[in-house]
Amino acid sequence: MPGEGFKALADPTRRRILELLREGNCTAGELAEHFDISKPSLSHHLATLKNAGLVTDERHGQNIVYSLNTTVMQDLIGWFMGFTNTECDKDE
Amino acid sequence: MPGEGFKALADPTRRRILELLREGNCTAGELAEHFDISKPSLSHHLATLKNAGLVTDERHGQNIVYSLNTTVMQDLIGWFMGFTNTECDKDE
DNA sequence: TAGATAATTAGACAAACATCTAAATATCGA
DNA sequence: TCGATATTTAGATGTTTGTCTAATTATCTA
Repeated sequence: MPGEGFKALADPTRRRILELLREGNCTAGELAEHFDISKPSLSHHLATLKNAGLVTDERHGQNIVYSLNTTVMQDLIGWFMGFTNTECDKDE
Repeated sequence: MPGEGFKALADPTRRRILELLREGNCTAGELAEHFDISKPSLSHHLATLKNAGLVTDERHGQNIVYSLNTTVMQDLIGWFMGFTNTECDKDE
């Protein structure tokens, strides 16, 4: 089920967006200042992240504020954790 | 720098390969038995994983044995860990 | 209500991707 | 060395992806 999440993480721009959101919530415009791509392109990336459940959005007047959804992030981390203790069945 | 790794993780077949490899090393042929795609397609996925550093390969006679490279896996986990303790600067 | 600002949706396009079949390479066993 | 087996490489093809510009929607303010 976390397939959309992994796909969303495949793009460097989207990973950077998540890193920026980790510091605090941002409007679409504030996020746009950090990238050299057009606003529609950034909006498309945000829609991808939202579709994957990695971010949520909420309108505040003219702005739309984006926030990290750490719950879905935890799910992805959970997948990775299955790979951390594999020292019991290596045969080479 | 872990960009190739994230891209490699975006495909469900490749994630499944990693999960199989977590149980133990496998030859390309053994891995192929678990999928409905052609062997050349699987070989391509293995090459992608190898290029990302997520697996290593070693020829044993006619077979090529694939193994997880947990080091690179750890690097990816490291990126995720930066998102686990974000409870100090949320403003909503 | 009209104009300005913030952001998204629509539509187009080139590059990247996953897949296939056919051909090539490498190794083993008789 | 010859044939069989294991796997990859080459080349082609349809789909998905990231990007753009132009147009649209939503909100605020005067």
